[in-house]
Amino acid sequence: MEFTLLDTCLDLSLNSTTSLDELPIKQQEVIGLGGDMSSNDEGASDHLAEEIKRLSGENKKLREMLGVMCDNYNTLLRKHYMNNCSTSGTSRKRKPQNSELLDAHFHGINSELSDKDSSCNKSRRHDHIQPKNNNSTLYLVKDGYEWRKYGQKVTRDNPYPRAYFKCSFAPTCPVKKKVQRSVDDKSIIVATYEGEHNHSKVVLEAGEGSSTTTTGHSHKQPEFNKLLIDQMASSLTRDPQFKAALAAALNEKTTLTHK
DNA sequence: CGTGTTTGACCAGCGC
DNA sequence: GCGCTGGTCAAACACG
Repeated sequence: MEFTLLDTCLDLSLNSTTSLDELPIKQQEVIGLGGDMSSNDEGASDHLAEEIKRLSGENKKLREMLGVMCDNYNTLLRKHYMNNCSTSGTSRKRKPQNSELLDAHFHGINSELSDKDSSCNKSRRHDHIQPKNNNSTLYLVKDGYEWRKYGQKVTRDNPYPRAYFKCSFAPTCPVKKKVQRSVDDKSIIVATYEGEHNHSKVVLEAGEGSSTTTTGHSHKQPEFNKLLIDQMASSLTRDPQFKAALAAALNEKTTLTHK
């Protein structure tokens, strides 16, 4: 997750730079900016030059502010990432020996799917999970429940071991989960749920959790990225100063482009 | 020392 | 009955 946050921020900073440079503005709008340029009104010309100078300065300020904002954001995210690394990286849990799933830490995934099939007493479904890292030794699967591994088996039709989990949040909860790598695409983890939870979900924060806590990579990336971008965008658009500065920057950009 | 994980052993179901 | 396979158990082990 932390990598994604950093990547997202870098992307945002890049995009914000490029958007200022590459926004398409029609030429007639630029011409219309300062009034009738065909006139020989010296006063108006001076006024325009002054206006351009002022907008140029504002644009420069805006770029600096944007840069500082992205830097601060990056710093904040790196701090958050380092904190998570320091807490999870000191784990002395046993490392995997001869199985790709031995070191897998599963919190379940696709929480929205966990509530499906709740009408039947013995439900069954398959979740396809894309692990974040391809070295395949570390997964984080979140579905809002706590799971306890009680067995592992290599099945005949799949060279990858199948792990068996029980819901450990409630002792009486009958739900079980089987997790195994897809035989077709080893980058896909297939989780099969059986039964229905008789308790509510366990809310886990990023980097937090039971003893199966890992180094992260927990959120579904596209949704999380979108949320992050939306939040940043909305916070920026709510700022009237930012709006004014952005308008000024656009004006300046169009002026410079068509000089 | 408590808790969770690993992994070999055991059990049940199924096909022959 | 026998062998194969998937699912579960539980002792040993690792870790905090």
